[in-house]
Amino acid sequence: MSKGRVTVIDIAHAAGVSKSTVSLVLQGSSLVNEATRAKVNAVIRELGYVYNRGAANLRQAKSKIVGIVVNDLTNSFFAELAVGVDMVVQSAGYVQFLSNTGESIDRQREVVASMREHGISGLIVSPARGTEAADFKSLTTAGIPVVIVVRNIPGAKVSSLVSDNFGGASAAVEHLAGLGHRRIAFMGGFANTAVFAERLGGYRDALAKAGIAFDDDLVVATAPSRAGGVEAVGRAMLLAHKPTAAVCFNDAVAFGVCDGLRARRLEPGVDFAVVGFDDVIEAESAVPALTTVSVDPQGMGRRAAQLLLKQINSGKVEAEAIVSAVRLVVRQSCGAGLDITARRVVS
Amino acid sequence: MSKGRVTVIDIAHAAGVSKSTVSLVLQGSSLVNEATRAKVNAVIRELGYVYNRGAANLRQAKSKIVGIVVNDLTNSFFAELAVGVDMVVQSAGYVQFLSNTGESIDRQREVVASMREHGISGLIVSPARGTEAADFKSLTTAGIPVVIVVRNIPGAKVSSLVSDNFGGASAAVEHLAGLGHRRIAFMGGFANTAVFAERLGGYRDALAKAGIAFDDDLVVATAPSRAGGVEAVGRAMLLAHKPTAAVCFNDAVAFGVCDGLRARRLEPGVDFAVVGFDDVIEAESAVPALTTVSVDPQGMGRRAAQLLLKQINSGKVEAEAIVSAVRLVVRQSCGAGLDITARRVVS
DNA sequence: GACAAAATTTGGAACGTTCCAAATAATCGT
DNA sequence: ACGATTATTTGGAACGTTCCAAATTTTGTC
Repeated sequence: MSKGRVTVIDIAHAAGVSKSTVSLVLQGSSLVNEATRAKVNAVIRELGYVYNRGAANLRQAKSKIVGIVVNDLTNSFFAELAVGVDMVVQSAGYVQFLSNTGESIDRQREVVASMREHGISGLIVSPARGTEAADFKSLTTAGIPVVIVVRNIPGAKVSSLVSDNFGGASAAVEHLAGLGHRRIAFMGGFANTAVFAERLGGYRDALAKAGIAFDDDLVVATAPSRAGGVEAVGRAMLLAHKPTAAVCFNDAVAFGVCDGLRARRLEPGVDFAVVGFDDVIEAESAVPALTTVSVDPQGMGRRAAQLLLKQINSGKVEAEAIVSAVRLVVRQSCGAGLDITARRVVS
Repeated sequence: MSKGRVTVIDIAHAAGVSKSTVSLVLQGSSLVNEATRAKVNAVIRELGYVYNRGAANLRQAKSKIVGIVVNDLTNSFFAELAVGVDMVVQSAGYVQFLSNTGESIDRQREVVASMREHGISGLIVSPARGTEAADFKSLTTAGIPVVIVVRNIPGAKVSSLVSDNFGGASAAVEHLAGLGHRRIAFMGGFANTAVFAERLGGYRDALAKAGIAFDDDLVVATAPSRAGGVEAVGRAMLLAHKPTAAVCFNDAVAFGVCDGLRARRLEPGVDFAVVGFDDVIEAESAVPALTTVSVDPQGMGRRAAQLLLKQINSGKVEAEAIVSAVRLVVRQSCGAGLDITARRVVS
């Protein structure tokens, strides 16, 4: 009794009731008398009992654990996504297994398998590059709901939640064109990804609508990172007919572009307009504040978690593809309204 | 057989052996004959068996789960820390429960309790502000090792892994003094935290060693964020006797300081020297590249995980306080070696 | 071919919970 | 006070694994 952990039987014994009654109390059943409930709870506190969820969900196969795997936790976009998921998952009484794949498919396979062994009752995943639809087949056939976020996977029969990449890029271009720009570049991102294709699509569409001819030289694909942004602006400035503005694959690239511009003695927001994509936290406080397409990663995480929990609770795994609206947040890096509000943020 | 999940008994039956043998195969025991092992493994693959860890660690109380709770996953310092932990934990066959407290003590208590119910066999925690030593008492008395990282907690009888805050700040000041600076400010951070006290201590010590008088006006405490940095530089520039350099509480503050300087038409690294603390990923690629005290958060995460695993495996919970060495990485924001290497990074 | 030793396999009995069906206690109307 | 309800409580029997001790098979030796 003093050795080993204290179990439901120990407290049943100490409280003078049966283990069944204790179990009832534990799950807050209304069947149990108020007096005995109080008694049992008192003993529970006194003996320092800790509930053993492992044992519990051995019996009843619903586990209160969800898995979340992201491709790059180092990127604050995904970190915030994870925080959003954590919020709703936590307040629903669940707990999250989180793993980082670092874009490695093998790692992803491993962690998903491991999570499955641990009995997760749902999975949210921002898949590594090259993930195939088949990779989640075994989960879904086992009736475990899966929600894919951020990056869509072509033929997968699972729910997905992606942001409106087409619309966002389109809005960015439209805004720049409205400011009078005609040479608008598209910078950063790996060309063989779905997200890239969608954003580029929006870019081309808006260009066409604004009556601007598409110029292949103006799309310069690089790594979707700060370093990639520096590289992109370097390449673009080698052109005979240089751009005067850029919509960037994401905010990291946009920051890199700003760095690259400064290194060339060009001031972003004044000599060159740049707009990002994502609206990470630093976008607001950077100098100049970044005009960007806000996708609210934390909100996306929350929505993904809600979607997953809904599916877990309803028991039905019918796939649902939802695209999350985005909005253009204009700040200073695009050069709009320079005279009026430019200095407000730095005060 | 076709309904419900496939268990060890199913495959025992299908392979014509006993469940005990299957169990032996599962844990890679050397007691089992090579032929039967192959046979069993074949059946396992064929029937699509998935191991039930919940059931397993009901029997044997070692769980292959570690918990990690951080105070702010949105801060890339902690995100990288988590990634470091994940790496070693994952390759040791463990899986991590990760939760974010957002500096809320209540939340922290909840998640720690929840993790405990799930049977974690160890915990790594970067405690929320205001955490007390008693908060982990119940874990340690249950024989569950706890490693506190980043922020130390005064009287806690658990292992800790913090970086050499004193030494780092000291090295930063020493370097700036060596460059000829006499008015060196200490910017950012909440004054009532242990980390702040340690770094400020190093700052004062190095100042004294360099024969520079300490000036209370030059330490300006703000939020440890980018916005806080902007604020700090604003306040410092109001002084009659302005500083010419600053060591910042962390890199976020340092970036904010750079922003604030630019807003005042001062070029960081040229007109004013700034050095950060942490060496987050962006420090290297920013313009100007940030001179900073490198604490290698990912490496810290790895070390913390190793320490924890060591304690889990050895079974002994004797506390061990280790302080992780740091080193000053000089880049451009401090103005050192401007002529020689300044342009290399932006190429 | 018999015996010992080594190698391999195997039935239970746990582990800590939740269910179910059934038992018991309390309440009520008459 | 007596059935009839209704409110509470309660023993097993699972859940899927691992361990133990013991049983069985194989191998080796003379």
